[in-house]
Amino acid sequence: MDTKGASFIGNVMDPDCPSRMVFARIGDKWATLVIQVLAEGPLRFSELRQTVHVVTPKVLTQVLRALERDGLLTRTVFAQVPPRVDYELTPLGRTLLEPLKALREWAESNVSAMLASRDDYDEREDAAILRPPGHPGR
Amino acid sequence: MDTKGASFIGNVMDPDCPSRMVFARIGDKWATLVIQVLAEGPLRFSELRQTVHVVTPKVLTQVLRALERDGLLTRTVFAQVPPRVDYELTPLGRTLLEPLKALREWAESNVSAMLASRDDYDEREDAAILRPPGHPGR
DNA sequence: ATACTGGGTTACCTTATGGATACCAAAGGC
DNA sequence: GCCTTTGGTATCCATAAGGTAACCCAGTAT
Repeated sequence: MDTKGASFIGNVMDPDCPSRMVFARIGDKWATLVIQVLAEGPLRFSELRQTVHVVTPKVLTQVLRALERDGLLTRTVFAQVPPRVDYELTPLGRTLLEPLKALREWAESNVSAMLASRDDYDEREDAAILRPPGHPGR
Repeated sequence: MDTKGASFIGNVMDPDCPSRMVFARIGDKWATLVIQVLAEGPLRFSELRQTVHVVTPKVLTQVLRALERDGLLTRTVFAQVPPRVDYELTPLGRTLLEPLKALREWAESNVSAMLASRDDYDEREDAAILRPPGHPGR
C-alpha cells in the first residue's frame, strides 16, 4: 500500500487502511470540538480551555499535539513572559469545517428526536423486565 | 432545559447540553461505520460483522443496541431457526448519511496529506531529541 | 445422538482514556 | 524574597472500551 503518493485514496471500511485512522481522528470527540472552536480564528491555550470547557490541560495538550501532528492546526509560541501560544487551523484543517458543521447542525437539531427515542426504548425495556416468566433461570 | 419540546436546539460546546452526547454518539467510530454500511439497505448481524470487519460480536451488539435506542436503526427479528435479524436505518438514521458521507470522503481523500504531515512532525521530533542539552534534568 | 447454524450473552482480563492534583519555568511587580 | 501569570508536565488513579473464549437456544440435517 503506497502511502507516499499524493493522490492516494483510502477506504474507511478496510481496517488496515490508514484512512480508517484518519476517520477515527476526525471523529474524535475532543478533536472535532477543538476544530470547530478554532473556526473563527486563532486562540490561546487558555481560551481553548474556557471555550471547549471542562477539558483538563493534559487532555487538551494531547488533542492539540495530535491535531498539530496531523497538519490540521499550527502551534505558534511567542517569546514572551508569561508565555503566549496560539493555535490556528491550517488550510487543511479549515477544509474540515464544512463537513463538521453539517454534522454539528445535525446533532443540534436532532437532539429531541434522539432523546425521545431513548425514552421510548427505555420504557419498553423497563416493561420487558416485568414480563411473565418466559425467561429460563440461567 | 426542556428536552421534551420537539424543536429544541442544542449547543455542542455546552458540556451539559444533551446535543454534546448526541455529537459523541454520531462521532463514534463504530457507529459511523455501521451507519454507512447500512446505507445500501438492511443487513443481518453476520453481514455487518463481515463488512465492518474485525469487530467482535460483543462490540457490534453494543453499537447496534445504542443506535437502535437512539432511533437511528431498527432491529427486526424473524421467527426462524436459525434466527435471522435484520438491521435497517430509520428515516432519521438516513438523514445522517449525507453528513457522514462528506466526512468519509474527506478522510479518504486527505489520508496522504495527513500521513505526510505525521512523517514530517515525527522527523522533527526525532531531531529535537538530539538537540543540545537545553533540557533540565527534572 | 450429535453437529451445525445464526445471533447473540456472559465472564474475565487488558488496554486506552481521561480526571485530579501537584508542580515547574521565567520575567516583572511589590 | 515572594507572588502572579501562562502554558504546560508528571504522577497517580478510576473508569470505560474493547478483546478472548466459552456457552446458549432451537430446529434441522446427518
